[in-house]
Amino acid sequence: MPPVEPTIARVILDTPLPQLDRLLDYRIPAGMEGVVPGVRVSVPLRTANRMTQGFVVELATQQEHPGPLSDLEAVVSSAEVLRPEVWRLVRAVADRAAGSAIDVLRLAIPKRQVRVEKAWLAARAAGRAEPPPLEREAPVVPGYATGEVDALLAGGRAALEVDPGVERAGEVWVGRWALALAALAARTVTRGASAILVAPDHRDIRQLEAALGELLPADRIVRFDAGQPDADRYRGMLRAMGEEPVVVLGGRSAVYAPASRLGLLAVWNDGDPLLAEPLTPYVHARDAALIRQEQQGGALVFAGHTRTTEVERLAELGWLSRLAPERPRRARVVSTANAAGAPDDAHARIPGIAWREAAAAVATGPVLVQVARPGYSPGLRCAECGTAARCRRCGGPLRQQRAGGAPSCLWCGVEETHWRCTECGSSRLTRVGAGSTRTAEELGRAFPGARVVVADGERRVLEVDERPALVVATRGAEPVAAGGYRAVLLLDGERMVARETLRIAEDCLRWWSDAAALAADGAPVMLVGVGGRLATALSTGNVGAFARAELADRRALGFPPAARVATLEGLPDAVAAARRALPPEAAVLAERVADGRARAIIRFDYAHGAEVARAVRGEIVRQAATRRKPIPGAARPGRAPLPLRARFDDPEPFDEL
DNA sequence: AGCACGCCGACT
DNA sequence: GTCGGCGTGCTC
Repeated sequence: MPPVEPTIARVILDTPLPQLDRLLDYRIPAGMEGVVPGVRVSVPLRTANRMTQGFVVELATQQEHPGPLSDLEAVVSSAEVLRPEVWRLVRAVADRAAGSAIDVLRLAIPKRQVRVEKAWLAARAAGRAEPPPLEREAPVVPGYATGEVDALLAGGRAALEVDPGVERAGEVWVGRWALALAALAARTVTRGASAILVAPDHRDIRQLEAALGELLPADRIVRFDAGQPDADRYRGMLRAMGEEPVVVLGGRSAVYAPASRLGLLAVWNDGDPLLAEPLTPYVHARDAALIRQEQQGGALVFAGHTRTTEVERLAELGWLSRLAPERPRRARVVSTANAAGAPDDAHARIPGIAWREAAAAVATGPVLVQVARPGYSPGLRCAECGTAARCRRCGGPLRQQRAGGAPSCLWCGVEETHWRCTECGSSRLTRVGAGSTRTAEELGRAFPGARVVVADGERRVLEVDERPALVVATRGAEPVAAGGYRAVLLLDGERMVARETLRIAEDCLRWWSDAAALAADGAPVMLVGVGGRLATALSTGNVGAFARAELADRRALGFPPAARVATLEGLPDAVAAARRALPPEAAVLAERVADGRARAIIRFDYAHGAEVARAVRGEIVRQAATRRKPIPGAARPGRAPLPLRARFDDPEPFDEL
């Protein structure tokens, strides 16, 4: 019997409509060539003159749709850009968060770049698309027992602890963590499988790239990252699709990179908020990685100087094992007495012992001073009555960007030259706290002749050399110092801890530990003004104990990640309808209505996640299909929001209540 | 989103 | 009797 030619193509359409988030059957017209899974096609929708693009997901010999089918219009390009493993991942990620697969697919497949694609197709036709065979020894992963490493790479899952400290990788200095992850990835590739390394920001990616450059030829390293120009990003995706194994390196969207033989999927620093996807359906890179590893196999690694409560939860469940260096290094944390009272000049803010350590260290090399906020004075108050100064236009807090400068609004940026207190009418302002600029100025006065470097969101500094300097940096913006910092001073701990968010303790420990990891081996790390379990966690370096205690607290309160949460937002009766559709295991924690939109926070157990997502999704589709008239009389801004939107695992659902 | 289908009021 | 109002529902 001759094989039956598939005559049906099942297509996912590129449209924002939740109702169309499923495969539609199309006939493959006789004579149309190149209809294979993964290619971009254009198809008619409803009326023959309306065209939509989509991707062929699968071929079939029999239609599923009971009615008559339309013909495919055209194959847009012969590049099979939607790989089966990516489709499976995208579908599951969307389902988990009650979202559309196409929204996730946009992260996986960047905007088409015709020239890049043509060049790649030509190279492939000429047999030049693949790198030459790799002839390298599998590198060892420095610091770890090779037996444990190989057990992991054989398909294990691990919460990976890493040593603090920096080392040289070619021309650049990188964290030891980057060497460890790069070696894991290179070991995977030399054994014939691809690796994906996901890191929160370009500074981390740069370190990984430098570390990988020492272990693999450039044609085995592929950047795939939303921060790249569109053409480079598209080229990266095409390169990752090859047969030869490569390391794919990028930010949160790199978890969606094509890789048919995936040997390692590693996520660095999963507590960093940059790994939380800001686009619908808002799925965190950590969750996407968990889904992908479960579907595709290979090793899964979550690595960090600290451990998130999410990873701790998975470790306690036994889903992740714990892997640490054989002889772990620890930062040398010097305990300091609490900071003195009025934080008005550098001397008063820094306890004596920390001052002496820093003074001694700055004679020999760079010293890191971590502060909480950029600018000069991060807070301004009325000098008479103490009321916080706020912007007259938008109510945002005022702060002073530079010494002697006019106050400006943190939110809208408007300068406020004629401020008057709303409470007492005074026009005198007083400064509260010190930002990076003011701290740098004060330290410059205290250490005359010392070189002062400021690194914050505006003044980006990636690295500093070995010469003596005071490097004042806001958290997360710390440059890597050649040879490591001779001392690290964590100055604004008290201010950081004072913020009231669910994850503040975890976040603080991560900010401090990441900075402490930039110290030279044996150099003192001083945490000013903070004691208690956070200080203990930093000085013992026991990341597991802290995460365990933190998770226990969340369990007691029923907060994430002990349970899952989702926020439902939309027209009040749409939200109410969604609430009614929920399974009984989902509890409504809070609900609020403000100017015509309602918002509800629901909580449910992990075991019921799929069921809750299915119920919410059903309601979203129903509402999108039926409900479309805007509220009568209400202003109609250009784009009306969907009547019902859901956000699962919102990182900070309780902040805005 | 668009666009057709469909079931009630004033028109040549 | 019909033209067309836009509420309702579908798109392979």
